Amino acid sequence: MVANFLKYLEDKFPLTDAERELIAEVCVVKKIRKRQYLLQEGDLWQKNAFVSKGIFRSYRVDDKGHEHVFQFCPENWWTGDPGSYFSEKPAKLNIDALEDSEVILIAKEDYQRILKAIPALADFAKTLLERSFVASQDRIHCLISSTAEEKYQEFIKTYPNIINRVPQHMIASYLGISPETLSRARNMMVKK
Amino acid sequence: MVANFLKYLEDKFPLTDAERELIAEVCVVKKIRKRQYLLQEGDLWQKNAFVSKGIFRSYRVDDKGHEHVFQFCPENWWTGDPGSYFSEKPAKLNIDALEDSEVILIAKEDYQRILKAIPALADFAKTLLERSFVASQDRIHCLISSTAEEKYQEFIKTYPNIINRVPQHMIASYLGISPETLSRARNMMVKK
DNA sequence: CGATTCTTTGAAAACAGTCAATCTGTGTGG
DNA sequence: CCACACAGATTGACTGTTTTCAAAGAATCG
Repeated sequence: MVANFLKYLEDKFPLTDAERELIAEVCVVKKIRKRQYLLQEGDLWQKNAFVSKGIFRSYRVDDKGHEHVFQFCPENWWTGDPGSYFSEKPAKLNIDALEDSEVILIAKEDYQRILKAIPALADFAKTLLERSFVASQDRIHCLISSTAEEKYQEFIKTYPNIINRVPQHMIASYLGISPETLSRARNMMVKK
Repeated sequence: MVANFLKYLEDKFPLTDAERELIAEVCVVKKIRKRQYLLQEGDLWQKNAFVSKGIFRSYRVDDKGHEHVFQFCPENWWTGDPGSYFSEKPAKLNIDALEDSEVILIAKEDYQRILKAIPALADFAKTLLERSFVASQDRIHCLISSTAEEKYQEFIKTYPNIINRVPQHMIASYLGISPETLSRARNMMVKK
């Protein structure tokens, strides 16, 4: 529902009726069933996707054919492939739904148009990019400095609301460890 | 030298004489000797730093007191602590010079001012942030999906010009592996 | 309820980390 | 200019962690 999206935005900055109207006009609501793809590797990603319901996961496939989870995107998150979006090259990411979900899609040209029309939205979009960048730096630090158990603890601290909605083996994949190692790390934690 | 910086910018987009002047006015050139800090953890980082000469390394210190290299910044790169810059909180990063170096510093307020005055510069700054974000995503993918040897190969492919300028144990730290493991991985590679 | 997916557990193997010693090259002070 | 100190790299032996493979339980879904 577009209403969810507008509510999310108005929680960040005020909108006039005209602006709300303008935004609503460019929004396309799309339902995505569990296991269905929102984006497949190789396709061009040229839109913005706001998750209004459900949860998505993005992942890459390496040379050996193994999947590696990049991100989990529940309600009120944005998903997509920034690499493809910014550089206009084929996506390296796959994105699929882990639950029956719903996204608000805004085509890139439409988005650029409304950013110009609504400066507060442009500011917000910039802040979002900045925050995402800083978050990715924190994740890198965690990946190069932590043991398997520490990585998991960091994960549950950062994303407490996600743990119970996604399979553990995907969390393991996100952390760069095997599902068995994660299972054992969890075991160690309860024993302490 | 500010001239290097202006040359770097003009390589990306054209500048009028007035704009060049405007930029030069806000630039502060600073020499940083080898081993000297540009930024220390806990300080507030509220400037933009362009490396005009030499090379820097930024690193974080974890709970156990171990250093973890975050980035190497040679000539024509930007360095700093984005987390501190954007959120205006104390820096988590330390930055020091690995060679006698020189940076161009622009205070945050000055920078914001010239971004408004020079739209092409603002566009460029935005693109820079986008690219940095995408690059950090690629690094995350490498960290969660590769073995020690693969990480090193990825590193030399991505930063061929840096390998011979920084000590190996810092590259190991950047990759999240021990210096001994890197040494052995290099050995394996020449044998193949 | 049956099928599938997910998690757990065990044992073995591969991998990476640690510690200590040696080797190398560089730079500094006498 | 040499000698020495020092930082960095390598090597070996050992330890510890993580992966892999296989199998068995548990949970979920149609």
